[in-house]
Amino acid sequence: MNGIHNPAALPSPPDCTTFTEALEQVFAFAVTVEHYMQAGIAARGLTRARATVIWQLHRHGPTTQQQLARAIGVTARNVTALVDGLQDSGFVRREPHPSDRRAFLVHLTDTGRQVTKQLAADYEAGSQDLFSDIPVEQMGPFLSTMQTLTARLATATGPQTQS
Amino acid sequence: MNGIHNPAALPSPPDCTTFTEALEQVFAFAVTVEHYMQAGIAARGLTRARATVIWQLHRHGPTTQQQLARAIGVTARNVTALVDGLQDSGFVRREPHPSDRRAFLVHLTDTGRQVTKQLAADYEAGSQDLFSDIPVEQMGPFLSTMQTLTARLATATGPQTQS
DNA sequence: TATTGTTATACTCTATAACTATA
DNA sequence: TATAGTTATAGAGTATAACAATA
Repeated sequence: MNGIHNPAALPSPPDCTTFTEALEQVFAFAVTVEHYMQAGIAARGLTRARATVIWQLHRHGPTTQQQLARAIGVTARNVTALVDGLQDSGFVRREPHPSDRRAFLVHLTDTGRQVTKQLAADYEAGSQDLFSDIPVEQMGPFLSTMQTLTARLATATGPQTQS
Repeated sequence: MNGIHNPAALPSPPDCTTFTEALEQVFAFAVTVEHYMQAGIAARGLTRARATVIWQLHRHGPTTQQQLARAIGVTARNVTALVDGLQDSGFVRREPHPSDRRAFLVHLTDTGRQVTKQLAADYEAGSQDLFSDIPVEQMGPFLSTMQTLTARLATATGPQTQS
């Protein structure tokens, strides 16, 4: 088993009234979503940190390790380790930077690209199962509120590294 | 810095239409919420895993390590380590089980109880800031939809350990 | 024989600090 | 002098497996 973050270990959702109860429900939701993300990632032979790297490469193309570190929000040292791991698994390769001989460009391999596509397909299928029978009149306001809360929480937590 | 789980490293939220985009927004929300949880926990000198242990003890009272392991969803070996850490920090203590000489009961110390209360107070204050100016007509449906999604995701991910 | 908790070992993710090669 | 990436070291969380003491 991987991950202590057990929704059942969080307060259970009564018939919500107070702000605190609402926040507890939000926490339980977040933990459950994380489990879901994690399960998909693990099913494709990735860890969360490595999946973040691969996803970043998928979105932005070949990237130096420094750029990866800044985008992902970890130290350069950790990027070395993550790229090492992904290289051993055959998902990425380092190539010399064309103009800066100190740096590498990290590329997705064909295998890496495949895994990215599979993950995306997994989640697309999952999103169908999740949302397809929820009425649009319900989804719109839900997503809108969620975005508001996302923005507020991000502000409250403090600025995150930008991609 | 602690945590690669950077919302900015996830796809940005356009004006939602597709299910996939909705799921991406849900992911971004979950990651942001996790950051928020984590920040509060770290501010009180705890890690996430240890906070889960403390919260469990707070809710259910003195507990054997086996019970903790099952409730939290980690192996007994890890509970040993977590309780060791919490004991070193003075948040919990082991006491002999009254009727089973193999087992310990893990208790919150006064310090542990204090930290639990502080965390709860932190999040209660946070929930005010988050929700207080969101109209009830909006909150009700939001929480309701969120609960539906939580249940579905939990089912899709597979059963979790029960507390 | 089964359960509780431990020691032993290993892997991943995280961090700082010091170092090399290059800019 | 500053930057890109590495090695060195350390701590936390996770896992399996083997073992002691007790049920």
